[in-house]
Amino acid sequence: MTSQSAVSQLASAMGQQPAPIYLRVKQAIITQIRAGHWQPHQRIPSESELVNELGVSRMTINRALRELTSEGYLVRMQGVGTFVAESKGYTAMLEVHNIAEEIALRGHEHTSRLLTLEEIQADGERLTMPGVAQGQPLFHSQIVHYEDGIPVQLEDRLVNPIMAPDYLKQDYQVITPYTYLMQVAPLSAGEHVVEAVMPDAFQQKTLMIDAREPCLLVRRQTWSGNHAVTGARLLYPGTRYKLLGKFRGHN
Amino acid sequence: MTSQSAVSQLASAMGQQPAPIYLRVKQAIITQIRAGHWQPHQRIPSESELVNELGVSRMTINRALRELTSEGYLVRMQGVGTFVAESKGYTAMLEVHNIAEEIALRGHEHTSRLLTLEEIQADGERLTMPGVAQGQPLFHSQIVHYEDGIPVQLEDRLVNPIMAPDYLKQDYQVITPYTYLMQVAPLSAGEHVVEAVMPDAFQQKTLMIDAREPCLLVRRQTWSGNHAVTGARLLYPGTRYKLLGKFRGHN
DNA sequence: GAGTGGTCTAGACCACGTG
DNA sequence: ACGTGGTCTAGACCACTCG
Repeated sequence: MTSQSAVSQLASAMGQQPAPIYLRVKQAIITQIRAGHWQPHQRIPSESELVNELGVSRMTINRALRELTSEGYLVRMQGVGTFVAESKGYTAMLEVHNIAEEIALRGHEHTSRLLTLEEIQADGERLTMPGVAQGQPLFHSQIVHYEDGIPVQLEDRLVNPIMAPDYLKQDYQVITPYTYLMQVAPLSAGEHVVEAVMPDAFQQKTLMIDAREPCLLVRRQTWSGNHAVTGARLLYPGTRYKLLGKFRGHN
Repeated sequence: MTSQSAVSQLASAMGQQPAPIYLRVKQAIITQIRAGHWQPHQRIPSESELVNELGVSRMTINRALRELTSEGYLVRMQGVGTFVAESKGYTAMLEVHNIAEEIALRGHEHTSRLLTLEEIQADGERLTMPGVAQGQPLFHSQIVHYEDGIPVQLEDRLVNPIMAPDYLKQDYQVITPYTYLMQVAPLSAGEHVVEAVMPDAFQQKTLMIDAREPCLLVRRQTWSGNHAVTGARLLYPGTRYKLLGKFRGHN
């Protein structure tokens, strides 16, 4: 049987003593997968088989398999069996942080200047938000964020008045819109899009850049429960701001 | 005692029957945290206290606490106790995919054109890679990727010959450098930077864009084990390509 | 009905941090 | 010495899938 030889390799792959058993089981299974002895979609031995082959209690085997499942190595189906997951390769991720936090983390000073804070009407085009009908009120703010006095972000934001009725009454020298909105309407989900654009005349002036400097534009829409809370257009000068990310492989 | 009242609230928060016990325990604890009854850095009842208060076996309590820890809600210290983690807010992530896969997922046709495939010498400046000394050989490739015949990415790549000695012998009409490199040197870690730049004359010509169109530049460095494998500069026309991402809150 | 994973228990031993 | 979390076991019952 293929599973017989595979399991005997499994047992030998569990050599080292100092680690907890469930971890050695996990490592042994990962070894089989990495070595190609167990292929994606292939069924691996059942819990009770592993109990017999490895001489370990079922709860311990179960923990190892459960953790490997949540880590994406395995797929389990009750009544059917445990299978090697499709190789995910890797997922390269970029984190997009709150600007004030990010500047603080770099040990720099964050300041901001409020350009606009007003109530407007949704026009169904650029000034709109999911769930807010045309002609309904919206809040609008424009803020420039500075890092050690240098402008690094122009934040243009629309807010759903139903979700944050006191948005216009806040002092945005003290609290950032992001922080305030997170308090009154905790984020449940969001989407964003990153693109490269050229700044218009107003943007050039506020960010103190010239007409030839490309910018990163992050458009972000966030939700609390089933309600759209806010949509933001965050514009960064290309020469002063970059998005960083690290990633790791899975298999 | 504060923990006494907190625990009695805990027990009442565990109402519903149909869910497994460890899940109800998890939900009850999350409820306490969200409601603010248990604050960040505050110690929560010990496993044995929870066993007594909730009338559940310790293994079940342990599983609930262990999972909440791996999900970022709690921090545990052996010999000390279990504490509510600092609120993470959320982490907004952008996924950066393999271009060929991404185009295929959209149901479009991916083609590519090889511009350059050569051996060069590391010069310690732009042509360099961690772990490869100046004057050592490097492989260099330039490929344009097309989506339904329209150029969407210019891939400029340096490869460590030690990690992929046969890189120059591959047919990049058949396999993408990304896919080939993942096969011979499975990725273990990577970093990337996204910025907005203006294209130079060569880039304008190959991507068929005009001089005023800003581009997204993704610079990516990947490692396999402790060895740098490849560094890539991926240039996307700003009008034809955007990075998308979704995110969800944690707490 | 036989085999699978999903869960739960009671009790045990250990390593660790604190007083 | 004590309480904490970390782990492990043997055995149990259940829900599910499949032939």
